[in-house]
Parts: sequence; structure tokens; C-alpha cells
Amino acid sequence: MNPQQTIRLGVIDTDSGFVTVLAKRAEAAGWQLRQATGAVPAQEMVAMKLNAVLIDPSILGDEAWEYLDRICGELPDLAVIVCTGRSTVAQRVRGLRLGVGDWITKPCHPEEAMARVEAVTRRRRRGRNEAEAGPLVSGELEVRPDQFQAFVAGESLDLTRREFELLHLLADSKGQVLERETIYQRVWGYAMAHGDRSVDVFIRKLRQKLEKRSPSWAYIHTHFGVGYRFDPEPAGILKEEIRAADPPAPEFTDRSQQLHDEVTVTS
Amino acid sequence: MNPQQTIRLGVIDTDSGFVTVLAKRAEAAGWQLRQATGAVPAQEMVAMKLNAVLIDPSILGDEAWEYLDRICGELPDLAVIVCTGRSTVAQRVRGLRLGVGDWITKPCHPEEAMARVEAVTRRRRRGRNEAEAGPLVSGELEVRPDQFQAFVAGESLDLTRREFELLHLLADSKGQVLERETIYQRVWGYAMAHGDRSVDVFIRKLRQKLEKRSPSWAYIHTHFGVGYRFDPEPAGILKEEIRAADPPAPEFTDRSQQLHDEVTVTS
DNA sequence: GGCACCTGTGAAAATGGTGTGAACGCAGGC
DNA sequence: GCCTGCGTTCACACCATTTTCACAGGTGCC
Repeated sequence: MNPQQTIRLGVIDTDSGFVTVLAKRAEAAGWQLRQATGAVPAQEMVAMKLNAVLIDPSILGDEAWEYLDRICGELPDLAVIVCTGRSTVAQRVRGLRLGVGDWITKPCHPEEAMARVEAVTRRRRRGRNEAEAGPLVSGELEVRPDQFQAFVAGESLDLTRREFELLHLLADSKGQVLERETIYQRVWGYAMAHGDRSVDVFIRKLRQKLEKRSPSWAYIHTHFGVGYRFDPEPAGILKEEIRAADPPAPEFTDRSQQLHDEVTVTS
Repeated sequence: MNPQQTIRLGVIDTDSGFVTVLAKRAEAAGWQLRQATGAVPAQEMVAMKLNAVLIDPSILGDEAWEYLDRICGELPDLAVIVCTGRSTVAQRVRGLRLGVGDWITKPCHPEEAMARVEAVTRRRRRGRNEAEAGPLVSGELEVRPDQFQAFVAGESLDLTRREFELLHLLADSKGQVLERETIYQRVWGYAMAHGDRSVDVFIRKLRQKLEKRSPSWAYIHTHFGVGYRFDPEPAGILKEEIRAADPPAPEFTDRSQQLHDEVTVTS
């Protein structure tokens, strides 16, 4: 489903010969490359929206281990591949234990390097291929992965691709609270930059479209400070309960916005 | 949390020397090993509950590729690692593209083989680790990390994120007295400023919410001059005495002054 | 019992997260 | 090239949560 999502690969190496050859092949394969010749801070990698990074630690000197440790620690979802010259078993073991996804020895064929980058990246993305195929029904909603679309009473919600993928992920994890970072990582495929609001915006779009076709259900619930949870609930009951439990509610301050049909849950 | 979940590794190889050495080390590391000297059907691997399988395809003859393809296709969540003698770049690339997680060349150090198996397995697991940790039950209370929420008899305590994290930490260290500084460091993530009362305030909020849903239990105990301890205790004796001495006291909303249901313990 | 110091408590003040509309930039189709 | 649809970014309003503060009540020690 997300097979040929292009890979954004960072390369940290000074071996211009190797990098040039690799770049040519990667470009041919439709990958996006970013190059650097020294340590790149984790935050910058996030900003570059990398899926994977290929590092030759030998150019980093003494800080190599510390750097690898930091990157793997801070960005556990980034695929880190080491590609360097001779190394001892102990070094390779140490690297792999640290969180490096693969350790390639130079000289190596660029095709193999790419295949290994792909293999590691592939691993990272897995997790939604499981039920991939089966349509999913929740409340009045039917999510059909085979159509990249969701329906209510046979009518399409007219979701765009991202909207669909977000809804699919949520519906697949019905009842579970998903953090924004998790959502972003799984739908967008790379780490979420701090302060990114894309997830919120798409949630709003989904809510609008859901509301339009299925007004009497609340599907997406906000968990303040955490993220969102998909859980279809007939909206009617809930509202009545709230009304019943509420005293007359005198405060008719001009609530510019009428109540959300989605319930915000503290958590 | 889930770091040292033991790995169940299948080994398909006839190289008894290699397998023996590997087995010894794997056992020492607490892994579970299953061995075979020929192709094992996917279904059998499922039955063996393997996390990963280490294969030398050279012993499978002509069917090697077909077999690898089948295994990777049918069990996309199984970590498949190839460990074999000399091979060409093309073969390795083909294998990796097929879905093999890593391709190791013999002879190889068993420690490195294990590290690589671990690395591949680690990646496969990521993504559904959402469960982070199983729900935690204490007294009438159920703490559910996957929901960022705690429940009593199925009803949510409506904890905010920090409240939840504090409760989670406490419940995780049941019976242990935690100092304020420790609590702050672990929940807030940085050192507590001298004189900060946040922990106390949150403890109060937790007690209120616990009291509301589970009135007959005392969960959080104060250790004067030290910190707090989580330990669910039926509040029986103490409570009854208090109630007996008290007039019926209907549920007034403003119970501004009411005895703590928590017991202060002299440390 | 008195004093110094902790802890509990309620509410005000500060912080920060979320909903929302709209502008922007980019790419694909006409 | 222009139009259109989509994804991203921004600014602002609103409000839930967190922090802070002042004071009341408890606890331990001399």
C-alpha cells in the first residue's frame, strides 16, 4: 500500500566517490537525498523529514559513538545505517545494540547499500500491513482500504489520500488513544517536528466530513495533552446525559461556537 | 518495559559447529532456540511462536529462493535473517528486497549474528508496542497506559495527563516510598526546584479523584519529611470509626473540610 | 506546650494545547 | 499558462491544565 513511498535518505560521509555513485542510483530510484559531511543534529534531521540516514562514523572522530547513541536514542523511529571501513566484531555488535539498523562494511556495492537501507526502512514502517485488506465497519462508517475511501450508507466521504490514511489508522486502533507523534510517524512516515499542527488540521477535516455524512455519531475523541481516540458513539445519548446532569446552565455568554459534536476527554 | 523480552529464534542450518556455538551463547542470553536442518513450513513456525529465524539457504538447494519468498510473504512480521557462505551482491540484494531483514556472511562471530538478529527483531516489534505495558491492577483501581487513563469498575477517573503519569509512576512502584525529588524528576523530566509544591498539589488532585470513584480504599500514603507511597488498603476500620462518630453527612458538594481518607505514616 | 517546619487546600495567575478559518505553495490536469 | 485540489503553515480565540501563592492545619522535636 505504501510500498513505493519515496525514501528520504540522509548521507553523512566525506567519501565523495561513494556518495556520488550512490546519489546517482538513488536518484534513479526516485529517492530524495540529503548530504552532509559532519554530524547533523537530530532536530535538523527531523526538519529534513528523513526516513533513513546512512552514516560513516569514522569521519566523526571521537564523538562517533556518542553521536550514534544520541541519534538512535532521540529518533528511535529513524532508520540508522552505518557504512564504514574495517571494523571489529565488537564495534559492530556495539553499534547494533545501540540501535543501529544495519552495519555495512566498505567497500560495498551501492545497490546493496540501497537494498539494506530499504530493508531497514521497510521494517520501521511495518505494522499496518496486517489487516490491510479487510473492510472495517464502525458505527455507521465503513472504511474500505481497497478503495482508499470511507462510506456511510453507501455514500463516499470524499476523503483525500491523507485523510483516508489517517482515518484508517484511527479506525484500525479503535478504542485506543494515539499520541500525535505516533499518528504522524505512522501516517506521514517520518518524525513529527515539534509544533507541527498537521494532525490537528486533518482531524478537523475528518470530523467535518464525518459530521456531514453521519451527523448523529461522534467518532473522534480528543484526549487533551495526549492525542486522539477513535470510538464511534451515538451522539444523542451522550448529549442528553450531559444536559440531564447539568443544572439549567444560565451562562448564555455568547458562545461563538456551538458545542463540538465531539467530546473532549481529559486524560 | 519490554526490553529484555526473550527472543525465540529458529535456526535452519546443518552447520553443527556454528549452531552449537550459537546455541550456547543464545542460551546464556536467555533466548529460546529451535533447530531444524531443512525447510520448515510457515505454519509450523507460527506454532513455535518464533520471533526470528536464522536461515542458511544454501542447504535448501533449488528451492531456497522460493522458500525465502514464501516465508517472508506469509509471515511479514517474522524477522528473517540469512546467514550463509559466499554470495554475490545480486543475491544479497535479491534477498533483502524479498523481505529478508539482514544478510550475514559466514564465517561470522556468533555474537554479531545475535546482535543482528536482535536488531531486526527490535525493528519488527516497534509499532505495536503501543501496549507499552499491560494494564496494572491495584485494589479496585485499574491503570491503563494504553488509554492514558485509570478506571474503577470500568469508570474513568478523568485524569489529566500529568495526573495519570504521576499515578502510573506511583502504582508502578507499589509499596515503595518515593521522595518528592524522585517523583518530580521521573514525571516532569527535570530536577525539582527547591520549594516547588507541584507534587503535593497533584497528589491532592489524585486523592480527590480516587476518593470519588473508590471511596472505601486508601491508595496514597504520606510519609512525613520524605514523600509518598502507593499502597491500596481497604479503609475499613478507620473509616467506620469516623462514620460512626459522624452524623450521616449527605453528599454535600462543598465538603470543604473532611477528614483525609489517607493515613499519614511516620517514616 | 511551644516552635520550626512539613503538608493540605482553595483559588488566582500563567502556561500551553486545541479548534478554526484562511492564506500560501505546489503539482497535476485542462 | 491558468485553474483546481491538496497539503502545509499561520494567527488567533478559547479554554483545560499546570503552576504559583497564601494560609490553614499537622507533625516532630525540644
